[in-house]
Amino acid sequence: MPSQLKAKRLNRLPDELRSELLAARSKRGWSQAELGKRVGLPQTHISGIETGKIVPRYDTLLDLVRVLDRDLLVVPRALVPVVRALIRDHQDPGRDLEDDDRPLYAIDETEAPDEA
Amino acid sequence: MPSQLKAKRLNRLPDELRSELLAARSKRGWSQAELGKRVGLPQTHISGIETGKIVPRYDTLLDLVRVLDRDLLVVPRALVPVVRALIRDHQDPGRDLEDDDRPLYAIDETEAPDEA
DNA sequence: CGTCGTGATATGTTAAAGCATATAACTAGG
DNA sequence: CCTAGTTATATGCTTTAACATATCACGACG
Repeated sequence: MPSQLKAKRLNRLPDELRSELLAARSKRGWSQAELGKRVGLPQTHISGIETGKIVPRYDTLLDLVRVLDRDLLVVPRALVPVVRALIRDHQDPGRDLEDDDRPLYAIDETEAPDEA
Repeated sequence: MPSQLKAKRLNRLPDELRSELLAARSKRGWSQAELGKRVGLPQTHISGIETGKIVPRYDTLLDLVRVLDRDLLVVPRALVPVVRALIRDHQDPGRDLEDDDRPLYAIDETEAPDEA
């Protein structure tokens, strides 16, 4: 085996993506069945995707992230770090701020404001 | 038919995405066969994807955009406009800037710097 | 005109997503 | 203990992405 050649295609969704899907779902208190109903997939399929046993099609994943108030964007490699930083900061604002600098809005929500 | 209910799942890639793939490929002078070889797909498959006859799996699309120096990111809905603007500006810097505000780097490239 | 490079189409096969259904494992709550 | 809700697994079927191969249409170029 040429060892380094190939290695291509994933066999599972990136862990990061899977756990984000799971987190977003449970944050709104949805069961797999509920999420499935909203997106038109059986519960067993959601389970398969979340546990990494299924790599969904692009359109399927798009439906999923959209129901969870997200989108799937093609980003130029050069911008990836910037966008990632943006997202990090958006999801956890005031990470390196003083306590009294924390935004006042909805910190008691089950889900973040953009998730409501 | 309930008319408005459902309407879900796409049957083709969004035109925007397809044309971006095509543009990125031809900008580097790659034939469908060349792109296919780099990502491990036959030319006919690339054709099918580009013409919207095939909706690829997530992992397949990821391979494609990565070979084209892009990435596929899950973005919170609230950030989508910002990210889109970032991308627009990155691909066409100095669009609504004064001439002397234009960045100095590589504006004469056939492709943007990140494409080289 | 023929040839070559490119892209689109067609046929057939294999693997896997998508779908339905049933059920086991586990976790509360009664 | 029993029940209900949730998640994971298993079986079987349908659809389709993925792969291989051949071919046609088109344009450029000699």
